[in-house]
Amino acid sequence: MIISGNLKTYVQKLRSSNLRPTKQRLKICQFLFNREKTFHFTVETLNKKINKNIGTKVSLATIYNTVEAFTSAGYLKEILTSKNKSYYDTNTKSHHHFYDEGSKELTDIHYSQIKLSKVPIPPKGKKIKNLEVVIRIQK
Amino acid sequence: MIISGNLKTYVQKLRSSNLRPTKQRLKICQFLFNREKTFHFTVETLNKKINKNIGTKVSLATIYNTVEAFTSAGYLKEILTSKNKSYYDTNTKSHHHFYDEGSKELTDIHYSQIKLSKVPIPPKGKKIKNLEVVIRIQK
DNA sequence: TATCTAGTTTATAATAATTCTAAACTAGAA
DNA sequence: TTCTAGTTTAGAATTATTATAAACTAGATA
Ligand SMILES: [Mn+2]
Ligand SMILES: [Mn+2]
Ligand SMILES: [Zn+2]
Ligand SMILES: [Zn+2]
Repeated sequence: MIISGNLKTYVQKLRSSNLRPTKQRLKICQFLFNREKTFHFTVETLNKKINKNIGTKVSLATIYNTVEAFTSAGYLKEILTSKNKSYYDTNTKSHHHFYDEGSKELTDIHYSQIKLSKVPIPPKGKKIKNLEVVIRIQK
Repeated sequence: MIISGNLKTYVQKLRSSNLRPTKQRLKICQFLFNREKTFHFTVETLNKKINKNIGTKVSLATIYNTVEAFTSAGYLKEILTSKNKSYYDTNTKSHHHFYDEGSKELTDIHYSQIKLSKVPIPPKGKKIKNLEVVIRIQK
């Protein structure tokens, strides 16, 4: 398999996620991180695209495991949209989304584009884990 | 089965949801709407509570169907929390929520308790369907 | 470089929530 | 009372995801 000049950064991402660099994982890294722009995906679409082109075959289980490991290591972010399918984002900065209920696609909203000027205090003993907004849109 | 004095309102809710008033559906109505305060539930908890006490047995399929019909008729609201389970709310007014990731419970936040002073314009041809915020909290 | 082993991959099974099916039942119009 | 479209139900099917366990491999060590 041909791995771009970013090999080192992939190995570093994998090692810091407690994963050995294998050819399956490097292929996933290349697909996820060898790009100009961040993007959103589901495991289903990732699996199809990873295994469409030639080269190393990657099982669905490995895709699930790697995505999960990258998510807990902070290299991917999980976005809650519909109840039936997990969406992930290679943009790990805090930001908001439009979710189009027709096309089922996510679009980034820069963090500064939504201003919450009033937010309630959480119940005592609890703290806010995350305050990212998903705005549902439709035709 | 004993149905409270709200029978007429249940029949009206059912009829306007294009459902005939059956004893199963009236039992569900009574459990959902014969209360002082609104509340949040999942199909799993609803099924357990409906079928715990004596009286008409209601199948899981009927519970799913009735909850779905009430949701599209606007008598229940679906709240998106986790990706694995649907949550519903008998409070159908527009409002926000805390979602406790530990206890997996929802708490209402009155609509006026969150102020969005800046909201982006949706992509052309699309409109905002709903802008209710779920704030994830934890210990 | 050969050996060894903990970590990895994979096909497949299991699980969990939800939806579908089709046969038996029933509300309510006639 | 009869009739039929709508309803209920048990169980099967579906879908996303997680678990299992046997075959493989990275990479540390001899
Ligand atoms: Mn579902
Ligand atoms: Mn799931
Ligand atoms: Zn994003
Ligand atoms: Zn609520």
